[in-house]
Amino acid sequence: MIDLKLLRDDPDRVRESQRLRGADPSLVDALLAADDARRTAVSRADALRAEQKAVSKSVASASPDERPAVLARAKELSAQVKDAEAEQAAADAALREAQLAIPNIVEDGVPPGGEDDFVTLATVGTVPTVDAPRDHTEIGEALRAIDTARGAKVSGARFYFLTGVGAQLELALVNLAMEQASAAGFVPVIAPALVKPETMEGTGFLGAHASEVYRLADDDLYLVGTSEVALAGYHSDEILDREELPLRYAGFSSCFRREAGSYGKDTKGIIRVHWFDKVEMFSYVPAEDARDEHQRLLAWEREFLDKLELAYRVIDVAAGDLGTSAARKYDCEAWFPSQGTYRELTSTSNCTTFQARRLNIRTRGAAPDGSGRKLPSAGNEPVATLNGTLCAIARTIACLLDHHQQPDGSVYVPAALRPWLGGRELLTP
RNA sequence: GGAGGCUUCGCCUAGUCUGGUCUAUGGCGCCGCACUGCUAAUGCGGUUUGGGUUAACCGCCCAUCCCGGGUUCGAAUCCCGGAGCCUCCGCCA
Repeated sequence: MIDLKLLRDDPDRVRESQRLRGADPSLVDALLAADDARRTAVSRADALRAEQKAVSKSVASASPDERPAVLARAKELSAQVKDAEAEQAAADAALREAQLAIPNIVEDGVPPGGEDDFVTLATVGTVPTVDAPRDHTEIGEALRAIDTARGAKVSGARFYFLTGVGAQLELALVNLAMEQASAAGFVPVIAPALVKPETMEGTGFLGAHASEVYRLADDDLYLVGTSEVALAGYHSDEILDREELPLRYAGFSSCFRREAGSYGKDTKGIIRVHWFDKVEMFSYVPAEDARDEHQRLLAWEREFLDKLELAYRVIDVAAGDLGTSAARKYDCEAWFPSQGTYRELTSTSNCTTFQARRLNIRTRGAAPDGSGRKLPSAGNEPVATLNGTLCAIARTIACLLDHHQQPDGSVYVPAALRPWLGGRELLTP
């Protein structure tokens, strides 16, 4: 949810952000109205409660003569308080709904427009030239690394088995990613893939993208589409000491996506699947440090792609193509020779304080005089959260096979992966 | 899955039977000040969280005793529902 103080100070900024996203600017006015209504309801209820409290207290000390009158007044107030509290609850709910309807405020500098209006920030490496390239499905079958036919037999479309060297590749990538993350100071985490509704909602995945998410109705749990969900929920309802920030986690988990509305896209192979494993970076930082952290996450993503010796480009995703929680998003897209194009491999989003507000993750403000007194000016403030893919395994394997295919049908193994693949420089059928 | 116990403002804890003086006790930790010629001791003060009032502060007001309902003029306390934790039994990688 967005900052209500900022909304009051500068509603035009929020309206402009809505326009950039192609969202409805009038939702901003609805939110302002809901906030006003809630304030009114709260102050009315507060005043009534104060009066009722005083009268109730006087019941016990009232003389027998006065008592009936006092009691009558107390009962009257009690009924009024009940009404006022019902109104307040309704106003609270309305405000929350209005808040959830508005996505994060777009960062300054984000390109306007939609999916095709990204700006390319960098192009790295040399695009390999391959005559008559085969796609990763073909190569994966030849290597007996990927079995989509049996994936479909057992689980349905968009499922796969990784076998033999395919399975080894997954473990190699996980190891390489975790090794890099640890070296950079991330805490390695194995995160749950099932989460409660409030965790899912807090990360912003139950809004516009609710249809993308698997839900277990019998248990009221959701399957995560990314371990970002669990890593964001990890510190929910906590107050973090400022000295312990930044907190950085590298989460490994399975990810599940319904891929509703992507019929016909990437139907072959393991580029777009219902289930894959992923190593995700997640940072909690002070709000003012979010932009810098975003650049750091991007740098770590690039470092990983460099280790895989892939040609890729970095794009600045346009406002209309941002997720609900993101203020800005950079994607790294690697070259797929068989498709003759760049395809997204990793993605990093700056969610500023948007997720933290929903999940109630704050940092303690220190009193300027160090007295430990509570000072509003030094009050607790939401942190910023950021996430970035380090390695989405299935898609990365697809890219490696495609990108590093050789004329003789073998696949080149980047040096960084060899320690986990028995030192092999080439994968051969 | 069955039975029982527990959940209080960082941690521990008093209070719950017998509803109002709970505006929640004490200890630990932490912060500040004072003092002592040494980061120890002692003393004093402060220390849940959210919201409101204020230019800001001080102060004051409302809510908050796991969560949600209910009874009552009044609930940490009584009733109902739920969650989490613990113990025992059963089952199980």
